[in-house]
Amino acid sequence: MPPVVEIRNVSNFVGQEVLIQGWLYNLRESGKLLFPLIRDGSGIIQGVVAKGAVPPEVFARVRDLTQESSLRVTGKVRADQRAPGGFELEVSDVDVLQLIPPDHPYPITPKEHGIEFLMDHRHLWLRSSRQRAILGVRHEIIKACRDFFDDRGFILVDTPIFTPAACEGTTTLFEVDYFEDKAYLTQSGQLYNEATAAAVGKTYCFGPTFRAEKSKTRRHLTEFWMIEPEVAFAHLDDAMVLGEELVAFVVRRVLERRRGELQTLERKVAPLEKCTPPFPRLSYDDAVKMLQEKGSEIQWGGDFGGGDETMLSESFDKPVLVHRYPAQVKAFYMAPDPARSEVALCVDMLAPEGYGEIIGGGERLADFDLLLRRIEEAKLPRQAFEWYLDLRRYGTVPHAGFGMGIERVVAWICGLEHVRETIPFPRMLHRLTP
RNA sequence: UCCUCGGUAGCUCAAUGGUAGAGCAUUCGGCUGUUAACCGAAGGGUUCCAGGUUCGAGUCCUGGCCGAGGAGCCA
Repeated sequence: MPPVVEIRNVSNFVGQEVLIQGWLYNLRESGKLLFPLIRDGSGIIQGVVAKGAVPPEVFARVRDLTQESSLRVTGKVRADQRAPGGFELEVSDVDVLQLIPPDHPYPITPKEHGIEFLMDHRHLWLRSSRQRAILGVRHEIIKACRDFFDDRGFILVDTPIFTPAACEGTTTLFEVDYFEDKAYLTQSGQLYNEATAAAVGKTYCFGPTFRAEKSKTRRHLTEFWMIEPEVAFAHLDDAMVLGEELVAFVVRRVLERRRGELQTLERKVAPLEKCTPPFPRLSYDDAVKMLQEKGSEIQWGGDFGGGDETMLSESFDKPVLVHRYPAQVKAFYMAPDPARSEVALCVDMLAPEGYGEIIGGGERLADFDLLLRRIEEAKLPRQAFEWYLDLRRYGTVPHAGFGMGIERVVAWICGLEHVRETIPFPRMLHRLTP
């Protein structure tokens, strides 16, 4: 029995008989020659079967294979310039686990398809090279984030998915029945992070986040993943440095370990290679001036529209940190700038190449009286925030943190048009299945 | 919620108001180095739904359903 080998490792088995387990990706034939392309999730290898070189029944089994039929292939690995990838498998035997019948063929052909069809078949679409590459980069980004924080002494503390009330009172939440009560799906772990930061000093949470906004754009999902660090005794500048070091680390890691995937995605790496600290800093005031010079309608005090964000992020070849937005457009928990109370000590990081916001955060309001006033101004139910006020009653300290949307980072690093391809099973305004 | 565009073969699309078509997929045949292989042939249709105009509607009109792109909204 030859050794079972993953396709990614075949180069170590040149000249040896191996067993590949996978699916038929495509079959090309030329007379008495068959070229089955086999994929196993780790890669794709071309098999070669010549009539006369194998028993007739083996030749027939390969000839009759249909796309995505599951199989085990035995053969000798050979280096060959003519093979895609440089290696091919001289097939000696095939064990077909399931032959997909031709009258119900695999729906996704190697030709082009529309987005609706592909999304309806997302569970199968994931098998394509392109989707496989995106999943690989997504995995690497998440692993890099975890390594980054773990290596710096952060402790991962999970925050709840069910929450009793609006965290911020601003966004639309998904409401669910919770026995005799109502609960809401989390839109951020941040308030809980502030509690755990006071327990462990440096913390982060990583989990799904839910937004019920009826946003229908290339950068919105109703369910997405966010990684949120929070650091006790940190100020705005510390959060900005942490954010730029995180993003630079993640980009470098993907460039080091996922070149092949980026190549599959035809992602130009030059713009990514420029993402080294320091990233440019831009105050909200200067951002507004810059946008007005470029023809935007924005006035001081307003939030950036999608077009403004794109315009800003296209103006720099690195991610840019936009800080000190007007307090009125930001959440109640943002600390005001002591030098200018009309602006908040907050920061957004905009990815370059028009990708826009990937990070949002800043310094939190640490003063009890001020926080209470902001809660009342925002007309939030004080009762629900008593525990949060406790954090300012018992040993309050300055602290800061941010949230980074994983899918937007994946979209940017992979160079994708839309975030729907960055998550295995996207949840959007018009998409709940599969 | 609003604006724009779209819905025709399994898929991607075409079709001046006048016989519903191509490529891919499927089936059959050919080819000993194919690279989304190629060449030849065949089968395959409730033109999203309901009305209406017309001698005649895939095409025009009205309403609806579904989707895409964008806007608004959105740490």
